Amino acid sequence: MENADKGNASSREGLLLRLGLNDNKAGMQGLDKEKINKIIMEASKGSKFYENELKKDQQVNERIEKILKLKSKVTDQQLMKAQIKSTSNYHARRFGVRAAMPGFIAKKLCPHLTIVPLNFKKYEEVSKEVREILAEYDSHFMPMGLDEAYLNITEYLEERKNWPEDKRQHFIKTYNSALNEQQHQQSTTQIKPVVFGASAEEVVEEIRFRIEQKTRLTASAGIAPNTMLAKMCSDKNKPNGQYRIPPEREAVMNFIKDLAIRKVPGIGKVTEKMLKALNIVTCSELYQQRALISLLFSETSWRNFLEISLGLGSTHLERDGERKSMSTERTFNEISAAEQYSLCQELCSDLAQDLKKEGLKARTVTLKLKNVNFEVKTRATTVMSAVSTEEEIFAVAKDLLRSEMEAVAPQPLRLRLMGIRVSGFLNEEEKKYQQKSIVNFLEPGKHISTTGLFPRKSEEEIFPNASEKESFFNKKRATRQQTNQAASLNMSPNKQNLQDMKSLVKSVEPAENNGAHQIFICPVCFEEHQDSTLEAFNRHIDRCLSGTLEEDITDNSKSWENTTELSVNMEKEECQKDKTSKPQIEVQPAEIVDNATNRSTDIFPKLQDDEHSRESECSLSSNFGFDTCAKQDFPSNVLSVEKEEYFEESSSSEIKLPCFPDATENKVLVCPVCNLEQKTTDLALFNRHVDVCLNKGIIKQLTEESKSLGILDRGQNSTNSTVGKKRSGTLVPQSTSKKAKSNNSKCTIESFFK
DNA sequence: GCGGATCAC
DNA sequence: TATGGTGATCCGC
Repeated sequence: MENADKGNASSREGLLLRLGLNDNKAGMQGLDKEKINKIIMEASKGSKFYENELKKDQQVNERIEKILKLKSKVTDQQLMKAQIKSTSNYHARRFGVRAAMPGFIAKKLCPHLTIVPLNFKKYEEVSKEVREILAEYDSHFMPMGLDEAYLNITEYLEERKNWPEDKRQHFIKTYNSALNEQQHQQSTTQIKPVVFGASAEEVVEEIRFRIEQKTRLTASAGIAPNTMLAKMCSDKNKPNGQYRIPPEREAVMNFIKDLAIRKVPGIGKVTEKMLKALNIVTCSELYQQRALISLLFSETSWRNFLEISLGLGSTHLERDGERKSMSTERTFNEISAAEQYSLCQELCSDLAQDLKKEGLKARTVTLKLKNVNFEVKTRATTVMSAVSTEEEIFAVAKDLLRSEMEAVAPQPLRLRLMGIRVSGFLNEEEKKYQQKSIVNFLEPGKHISTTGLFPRKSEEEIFPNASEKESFFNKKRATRQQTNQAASLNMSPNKQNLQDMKSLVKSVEPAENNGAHQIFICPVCFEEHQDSTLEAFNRHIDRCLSGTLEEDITDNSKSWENTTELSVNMEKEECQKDKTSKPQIEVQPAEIVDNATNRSTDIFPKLQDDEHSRESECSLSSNFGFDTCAKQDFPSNVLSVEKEEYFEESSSSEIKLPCFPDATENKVLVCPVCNLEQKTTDLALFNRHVDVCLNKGIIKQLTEESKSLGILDRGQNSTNSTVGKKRSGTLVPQSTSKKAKSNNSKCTIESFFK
């Protein structure tokens, strides 16, 4: 009974923390918190949001339990060793040197670096003026979000020391409420001079003064020896004030001492709660418990905690780091599957525009879904050929979405949010020399070496090994060159038809779970078959495969006899990663390993050792090499084949090719197998065609078998391993998610052709 | 690389 | 009344 009450009380407390009501919030002191909490609890009880918050809170509680369990197992000896390590290492490196090198502290820890975060509202409205002012003090100032900026005015201060008074003089424009904005701007009569000194404090006063004069918005600021402290300082005298921590150890520690850890940037409600469970609320408590912390948290975490407790932070403003990701997401009321697809496309379109603005190409596409219960899920695919256009992104995203739909089928996906994120951007070098796009390669009449940047080269020059190790694609490329002219004369498709086809395919896809009106598209000739029976459609494919395509296209309305049901179960290839052959990311720095053991000798870590372990940390974070396994999430089997061969060739000949943006736009694709121009620009459809071309023989064989054996059982896997190997995985459009793949190992030809 | 989670703004 | 969007990072796998 009592326990249950306690449980309720603590879960309630946790939730209130989640909902953002805690003692830290400014302005809450005078209010009856208990009353407000009660109202909020009552109001949100039972809502999906509330339920989800409870769930999340429960997860945090479980994490805490784990940590406490760990804590209970920590021995005194371990703690002692950790204490020595976490103290001596840091003090040796950060402070112990002080005696030997008096200048160290001032130089390394507390230089005359002044960082000023400014907090104002409606920053975007006045960003230009503001920005202009800030640039005068630090041309490299760093904007953080829309309403904050960090400045390093150290250099400026030096310069300003020698300034004459008139250079430090500004004028107060007294605001006359009788005048409107324009009159006020023009008014020059009501001005008083003010002179600001040369100290950091006075300079910051001046900045705030000028900002207020120009925008009539107040700003708060902090002056401190590093970014973390400066940020916390600026919170001290909000909304219109400033606070300074002098660049001295004592001053810093004094400020830090009783500071609640929640005030520290980077410590959020979850971290706060976890540390609170360890009886750590203030920064000095954090320092006191540093030994325990080092045993319970990860290397990066405890080092971070330790630096916080010592008031250490970044002392330089990093130049605008390169963007790592770009995303867009939308919240909405529940929508249908078809609407989800079109929303997905819309998001891709928005994203493509943003990517274009920054000239970026990304290799990873992530779909984010939040269901009506507020549960968030992300699904990602990384492709070899970077994406940037709406079509390219959508091609990946829609497969991810489809996988998720199929995972819950026949239930619909009940969503309240969808988002698309792209990441893994190509750097300039990669963009410049990006692998030539498959689309360009497949265009009729285009030579692989076509480029404006390099002189034209012959096939031999570019692929010196081609003759001795002639690849399939090289051969095909060569024959295509020869037959191209003739073929294009007869086979050139009508552009309008192309567009029609494309839009038709799009409109069909969202409705695929709805069996009412099915449109089959032949993967060989791309002819659409509306409302035709599966049997009739199968017959059509049979004919296409046996080469009687042209007649069929001219008369696809005639009824066929001798129906043959073709039901191929395609097993996706399980692209098993050999985990043992991968570099061990779990490798711990030597320092930690030392710490975890109970070695009783040599408990004093050497500074040198520590530095070494730091180095090894850095090397651990480097990326792994190219995964040579043709992944099933590669959007097309054709692409993967091209990729492998192309890499081989390009690396052996050291020829690098530029990228061709927007390659999918208005291009005619030529199948490298049958050498015929295809009626589609949709890569997915085109790839299917190539698949079918490549597997004609096998499919034929299967068809024959099914004829002789009777109809293949839909639910059974084909035992013909040839079909499932290597390329079949990508035949199935939803083969994107690693997790989904094993569950979705079967696919009928019916769904495949839809 | 992927997916979940946390955090800041 | 109903509970946002964007970007970064970390951890465990």
